[in-house]
Amino acid sequence: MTVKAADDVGGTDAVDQRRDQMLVAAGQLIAERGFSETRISDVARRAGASPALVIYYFGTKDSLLTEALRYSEEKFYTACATMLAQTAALRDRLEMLARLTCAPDGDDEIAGAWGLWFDLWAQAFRHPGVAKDRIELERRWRRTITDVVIEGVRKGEIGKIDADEFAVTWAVLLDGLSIQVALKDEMVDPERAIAIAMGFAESSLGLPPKRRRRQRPAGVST
Amino acid sequence: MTVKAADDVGGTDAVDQRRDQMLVAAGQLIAERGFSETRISDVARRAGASPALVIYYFGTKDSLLTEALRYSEEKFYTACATMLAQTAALRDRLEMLARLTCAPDGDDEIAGAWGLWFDLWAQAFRHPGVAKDRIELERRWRRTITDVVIEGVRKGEIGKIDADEFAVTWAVLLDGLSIQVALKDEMVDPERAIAIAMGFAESSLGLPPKRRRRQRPAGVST
DNA sequence: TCCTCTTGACTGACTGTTCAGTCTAGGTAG
DNA sequence: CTACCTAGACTGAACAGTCAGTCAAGAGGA
Repeated sequence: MTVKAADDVGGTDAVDQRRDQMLVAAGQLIAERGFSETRISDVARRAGASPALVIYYFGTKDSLLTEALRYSEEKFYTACATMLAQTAALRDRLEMLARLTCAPDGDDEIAGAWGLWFDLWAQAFRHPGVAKDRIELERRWRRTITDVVIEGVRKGEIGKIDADEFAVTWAVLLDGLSIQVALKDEMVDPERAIAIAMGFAESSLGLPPKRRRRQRPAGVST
Repeated sequence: MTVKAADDVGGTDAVDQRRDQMLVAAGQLIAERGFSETRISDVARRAGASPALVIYYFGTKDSLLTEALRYSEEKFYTACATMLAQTAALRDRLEMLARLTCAPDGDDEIAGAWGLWFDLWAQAFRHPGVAKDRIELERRWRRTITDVVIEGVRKGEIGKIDADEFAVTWAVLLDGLSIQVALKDEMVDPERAIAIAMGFAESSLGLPPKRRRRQRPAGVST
């Protein structure tokens, strides 16, 4: 409700911290069990609070979970942006994006986001409000890719190209790959997923291949 | 209520019919509302039966929904196989697969399967049993693509190529595209999705691009 | 005192599942 | 043909558990 006056300089309000704890907890739970299998009491327990407090903060279960979805995806894209800022070469940047998307789970908060995506899609499919958010997220994601490509063109790493067209297709491809990886498909493990993504990027952008791989790029000649 | 009319054929009796009704109803409901928002009483109502009867047939809600998922996906692939059998040219067959996947909804049972996919993925992600089924389905789907390509090679429509590699990548691409279409993405409508899929197929397989058909006022040509 | 944060104890509604029994078709004995 | 019988399909009603959300009250700072 009322966002408490944020003049408490020392650090983030304890209140905001509380909120974030709940959001994080909710995000984890959703990823693990699924949107509708997540109980507010679970979230409360993991956040070290009482169920009543969760309701006190978010009013309703649905808005808690919806916000948690937003929060988590937000965090993912933020992480992307951060890592992107630390890398310069076009190829490395693309591979970083691919690796982040098809991450061999494990690490921190980012991974396990797969479960979140499935639920995000399912929710977006049926609830207009969530759909709006997803569109916005997708837009930003594509812009990220577009910017990376344009930067590559600007620096002369590759020739001029329709970056938007590439972004749309590559984003779609990454979605598909991440599904298979998340579902532990027998044919598509993380490494192969990244190889496929990079192979496509190479042939679409005219990017020189990383190393001699026996994979033969089809179509566009290198 | 009094749905049972025919009973002649000894083989599949009214009982199997009843079962199928329930499975179909469950499939629809899952697609509409989602897996866990589907109540057995809903399924019962739509199938014209009592909730108790549904349990009588399937034992538990979970097994009902799981079977319904299987049943529906099975039907989708069957439909694919059937349509494939009526088309010869490689390009047409691929486009048919793409169109079926990214179908502009509308028609009968097949469409709306999007909602099913989202839930299938979500379930497969968390339940090993469903995951096994999905793997099997995916395998069959890829084999379908592979067979189509191999047939095209055999008939000399395209040169020799690694059909399995293509199948994996193309299937992944179609998954990604279907997501965007299902979610009514602003950048990827059904037609563009199909264009992307076919574009990729063309450059990967060395398929000659579609005959230049300028924008023709889409006839009612079935 | 007043306000914000916090909680345990409830509750009202929902829903999967069970149960005890009804109905119908088909078989069989008389 | 009739009367009885059995098995399986089917149901309404009740049970039992779950869970989101409410409430009144307490703690603690300003």
